[in-house]
Amino acid sequence: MSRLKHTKQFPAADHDHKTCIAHALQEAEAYCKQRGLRLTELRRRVLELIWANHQPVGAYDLLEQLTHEGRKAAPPTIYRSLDFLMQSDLIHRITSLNAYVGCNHPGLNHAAQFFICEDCGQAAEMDDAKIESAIAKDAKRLGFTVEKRTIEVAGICAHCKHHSNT
Amino acid sequence: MSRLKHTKQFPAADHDHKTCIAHALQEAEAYCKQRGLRLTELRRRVLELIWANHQPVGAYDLLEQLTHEGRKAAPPTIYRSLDFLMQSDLIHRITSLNAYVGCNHPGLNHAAQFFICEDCGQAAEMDDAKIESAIAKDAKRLGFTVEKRTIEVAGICAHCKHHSNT
DNA sequence: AATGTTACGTTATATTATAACAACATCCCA
DNA sequence: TGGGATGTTGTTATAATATAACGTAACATT
Repeated sequence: MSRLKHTKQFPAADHDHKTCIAHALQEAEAYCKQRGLRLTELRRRVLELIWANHQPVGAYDLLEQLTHEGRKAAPPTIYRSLDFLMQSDLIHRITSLNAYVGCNHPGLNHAAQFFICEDCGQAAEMDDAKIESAIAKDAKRLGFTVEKRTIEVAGICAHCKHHSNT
Repeated sequence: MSRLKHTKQFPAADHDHKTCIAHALQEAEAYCKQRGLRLTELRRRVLELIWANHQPVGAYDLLEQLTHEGRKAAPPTIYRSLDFLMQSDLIHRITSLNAYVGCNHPGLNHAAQFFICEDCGQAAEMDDAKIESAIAKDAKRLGFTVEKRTIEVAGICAHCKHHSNT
């Protein structure tokens, strides 16, 4: 009965970002291999860029980053990769930002909630069972079958709050 | 301490839609008068169209409806009216649909949640204190100051579920 | 009426995303 | 191992959503 309650806290300012990218990529590769999903060169690079940006990033930003490193790319190039990565549960789309972010529990197909800082742009991914069960209860009362949830909370993170009163 | 728990259930098939539009417009006018907000001809008509559509409706759909009735209108025309109506808490934007829908409790500036039927396109507006408090608790734990919530659940409503097994 | 403010009209453009089809790569198995 | 099926990427064009910038008109107040 125990449900996961991971929280990717807003990352500490001094965390080892290179390691966290590498870890995410390793996990993605293992996951795709296990499931027979084709994490091609392009898809791998897009995923890597998303993690490297370290916060939700737009499709056209990614596109520009790809072309700047010499690859021929047009919008469909990036959107197809994003579609693959989303279907494979390796990234999430943040609807309220039209932006994409790496998933913290790849392949889990969990119901994620996001807390998005309007100042620094970072997004914290949560999986709060209480929110999920409250929604489930409402849905039951309505006779509504839930397919997709979009739970996004915008505001100011603790770090930015403490550093804005200069 | 009692918090509202309104539910605009998915409207019954036989509800009196004309009355519900008229009622919404009356409320909006009273509300704007009381607050000194200028519900101009254009804004009033946009609000009326939104209610008349009876489900979340896109900006360009509204634009077309306006032009079809002879009014000169370009995108800014409609977006400015939508901005006014949102700021005045008379409509909501449904982020996941890029669409706009009439608010059931005008001026209340409440935290709304939406259950959106992917079949019929109707959206039910809720205000579930449990969801709200779960989010507040997470925010507190993160030290996060909440500004805006986007809570949208897509799926199939009871009515469509019962009528799809033909 | 003069003035400031708000709303609206108008043109252009930004931003996000998809359609359609051709070229290429990979897989599978007969 | 060759050849068709499938899946991936390239390419061009365009759709869908939203905003910038600036001028004009309406309105409100004095």
